[in-house]
Amino acid sequence: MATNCRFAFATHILSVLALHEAGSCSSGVLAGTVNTNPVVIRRLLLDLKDAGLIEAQRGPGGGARLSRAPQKITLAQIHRAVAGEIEAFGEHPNLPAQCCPVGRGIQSVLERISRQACAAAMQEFERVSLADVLADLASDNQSDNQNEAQNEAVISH
Amino acid sequence: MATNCRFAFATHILSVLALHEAGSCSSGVLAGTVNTNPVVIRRLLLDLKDAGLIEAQRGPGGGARLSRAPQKITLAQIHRAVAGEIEAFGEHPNLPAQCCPVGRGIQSVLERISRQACAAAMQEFERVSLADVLADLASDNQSDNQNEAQNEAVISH
DNA sequence: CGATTTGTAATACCTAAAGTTACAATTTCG
DNA sequence: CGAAATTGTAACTTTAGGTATTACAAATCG
Repeated sequence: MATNCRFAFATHILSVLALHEAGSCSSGVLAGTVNTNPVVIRRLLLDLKDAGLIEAQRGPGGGARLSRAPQKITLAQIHRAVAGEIEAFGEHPNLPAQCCPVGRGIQSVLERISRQACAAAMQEFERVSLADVLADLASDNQSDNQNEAQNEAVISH
Repeated sequence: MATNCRFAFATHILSVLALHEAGSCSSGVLAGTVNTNPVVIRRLLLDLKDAGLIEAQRGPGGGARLSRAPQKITLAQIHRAVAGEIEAFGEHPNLPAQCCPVGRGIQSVLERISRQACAAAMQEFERVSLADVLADLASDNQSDNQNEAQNEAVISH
């Protein structure tokens, strides 16, 4: 599929902000943990701000912070904020031959079906909150601290 | 999302083959209706052949034909054949900072959630057969031949 | 044999996205 | 006030992935 990485970056950023309950995080710090350029982060933060998920402040000690509790942020909201609605599973780049009955109608047929598939995917994101992501992160880290061999067994099967 | 167009092209090709019940279609003819290069088509045909959806013959009068009825081909099969399983809704291109609790775990968490979303989308494709696509194409063409104004009313609401 | 068509490799081209650089605008604090 | 820190934003470069193209070998048919 290879959607762009904005969704992954944004979820990452918001998770970090959620853990920094007190105080703000600068784009530089966030870029460090995501491992990318601060401007890439700032562009995402703008979109997240437009969506009302964060607030940003300039100047020393500034940065971004969550504008609501992680329980009240869904992955669907994040996706819509930074990557838009999921739109299509493959489209014709060029206009098909209109003299062919298939070429004439295939685009609208595929668009219709594709929209259903996208909606189904989005619904899954609707069901997951940022708090759920944080819980998953916490349990992953916990199991990291435990028996490594046991951990590998879980991963390998 | 912007998945590659292989899925759209493949569905287009198979629809054309389904309408050509008697005889084969050459990659040249198929390329004409899709509006792309014959080699692009041939590469798709190879994948569709590997998946057992079509058969191909070389030489004069050769080409491709469906190897089973359109009712027995699902869009999910087509997608798997030419674009693989839907894999991810956005990934980190670079390794996140492993010293950060979020950076350490976010990739596996997102992968897990993304897999669910992909499965949901794939399930939609599982429910649609090539015969359904042909039926949609037929009804689209029929309404094209009827009152245009009425048609617009249907589309706009 | 000669024409037609698939199979396949190699490469060119194109596009969208990420990354980068640069700088103006804003805010804080000594 | 003035320096430092930080966001906001534009412009540009780089990169990666995918489609399109060219070329030709392999197979098939008459």
